[in-house]
Amino acid sequence: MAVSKVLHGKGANVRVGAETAETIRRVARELRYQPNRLARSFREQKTHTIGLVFSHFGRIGDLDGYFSAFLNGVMSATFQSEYGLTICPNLVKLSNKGVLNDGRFDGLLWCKPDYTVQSAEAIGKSEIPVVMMHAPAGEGPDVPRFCCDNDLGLRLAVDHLADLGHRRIGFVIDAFNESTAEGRARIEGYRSAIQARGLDLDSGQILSWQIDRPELASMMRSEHRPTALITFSERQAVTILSEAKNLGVSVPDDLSVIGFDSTTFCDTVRPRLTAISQPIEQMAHDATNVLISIIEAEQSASRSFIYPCGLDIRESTARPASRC
Amino acid sequence: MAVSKVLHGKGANVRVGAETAETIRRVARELRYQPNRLARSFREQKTHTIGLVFSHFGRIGDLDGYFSAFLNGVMSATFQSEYGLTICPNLVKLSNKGVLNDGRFDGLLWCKPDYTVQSAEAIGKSEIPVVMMHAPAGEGPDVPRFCCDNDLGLRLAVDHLADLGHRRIGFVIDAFNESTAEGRARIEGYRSAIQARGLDLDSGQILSWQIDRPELASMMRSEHRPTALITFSERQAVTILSEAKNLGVSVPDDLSVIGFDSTTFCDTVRPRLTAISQPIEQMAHDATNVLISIIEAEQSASRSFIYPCGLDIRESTARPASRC
DNA sequence: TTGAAAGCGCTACCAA
DNA sequence: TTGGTAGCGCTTTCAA
Repeated sequence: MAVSKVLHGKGANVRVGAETAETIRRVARELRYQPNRLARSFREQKTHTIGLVFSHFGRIGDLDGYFSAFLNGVMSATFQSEYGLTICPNLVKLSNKGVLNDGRFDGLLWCKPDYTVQSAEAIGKSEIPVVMMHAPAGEGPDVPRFCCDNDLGLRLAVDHLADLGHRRIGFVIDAFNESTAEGRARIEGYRSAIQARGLDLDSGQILSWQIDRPELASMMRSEHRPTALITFSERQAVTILSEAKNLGVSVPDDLSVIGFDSTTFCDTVRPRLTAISQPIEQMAHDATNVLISIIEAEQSASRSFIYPCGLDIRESTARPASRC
Repeated sequence: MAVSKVLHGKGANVRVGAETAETIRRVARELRYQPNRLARSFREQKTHTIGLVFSHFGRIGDLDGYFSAFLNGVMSATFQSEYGLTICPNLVKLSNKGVLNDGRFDGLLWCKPDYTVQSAEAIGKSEIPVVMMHAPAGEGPDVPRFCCDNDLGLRLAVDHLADLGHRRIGFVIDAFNESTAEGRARIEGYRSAIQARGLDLDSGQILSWQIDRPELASMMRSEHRPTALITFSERQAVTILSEAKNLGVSVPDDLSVIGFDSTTFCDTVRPRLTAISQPIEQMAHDATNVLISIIEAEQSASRSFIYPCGLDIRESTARPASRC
């Protein structure tokens, strides 16, 4: 029966007579024989499956189109290469214990924006290849990383607002993202863009904002309130939009708003949301392909892939009201 | 070393001394021992992973929010139960050969709307549990099936249009979906709704429509052209909207349009799209939970789960122009 | 060209 | 309470 496998799988130096081969094929068909991929994976220590480590577990996002675009990119790559894609919660737990590989995956696409000291170490010394998304160059594990050009994105946004005449531009980020690498990169990008335009950094304060408890009211009452806000995410921008409506603050007349990630969702809100764009699908596609090529080459690689941002101007930005 | 496993996994009737146990734990920590889940799965013939069989492989959809909602539902269930979710292309190939189980999955969520004779047979006699989405009661394999109430959805749409004064209402479906079970169910629902309102079925003809080659122009030129169209999907509705714009046909003044699936995307198009809704996320969540409970109970079950449709009236429907 | 055996890491079972 | 052994289905290697 060893011969059977040779025939069905790939035989190395094993040769089989034509007649025997035919018999084997026939019997296999009659028995509706189906090779067990789990056993094969076990034996070969190769599962042809990529693990997706994501933080939005149980919820990939209602409001924004981020995850759709992301998955489109990943899947177009995995399916071409005939790799399976597994979305799995346990890996996060594992990584917090300092271990990543549990045998199920040939490689990992790490999309969790926050990583602890333990998980960073686990990623760095992982036996299976890991590629990180949303990881700016610099700090963090020494693996291939994909990120948009946050500096460029923030500069485009600040320039757009400054060109419109805004002087006091705030940046909004929630407490969670403030602690992520990309969060810090965006804050830094915001700071340098503001300074490059000779704007006052103090008046455009950075708000640490709990999504469920927006402080727009108190901010709008303050003397030197910002006339424009740039947010870390689409979702925050939308929270601001609806909160502004509650408070009777008119967007964009009283307040301009720019979001981050420019998906179709930006067209569903009123006013339509001006937003910084990044090529999410392309990034996900490329990252997956890089991961797969590392797996197949069985060699490591480490590089930062930076993608340009754009600015999609819609309806939520305008000249500041004259009284401001 | 057999004892080691007993400690780390779950021991049945095996007892271990406290001292030995402590030693084992310590050594395991020192060696950074990580149980191999692949081996465990192989041994136990249980992977704690669900396979997702989907047709939109390589592309989960740009325009519609269907897949996002669907995955939200599936993932909220899998993550609660600590199941992995694998999106895998090979299963479709397998099913066409009449086999489904290749050892990797404990159960299958079948979301492919079209199934061949072979795959239907494979689903029916599968050794692992299968739950089907978008499968109306009636024909097809004898497994639990989840579907919206297409009759109700079409009735709501037809009633809405008839109430507005429309007499000639067409139903649009593409060649592919026409051959799916749900496609036929919607056509049937459309037919009975039209007849229930005493409308002429012949004038409201069913268009078999290639998405890439819309025939709206010739349809609009015909004598008894429909004043309203109901489409099988969101996507088709949007194609019609843009085609109508090209032709100078005004929606909703010259033509009312109703889509199927009412996601946020309906708000992004102009005019905003009136659409039949179904609780996609809830259905996906429930279907996944049913699948998991069958897996864990290790018993089969077969039932049809029907979910009500709604109608979200937006801007693409209005009274027919008086000249019609 | 064919057959036989070993072993991937794990768990279950039976003996001591 | 412990240790030993068998075997999940597959591939690889070596012997006939």
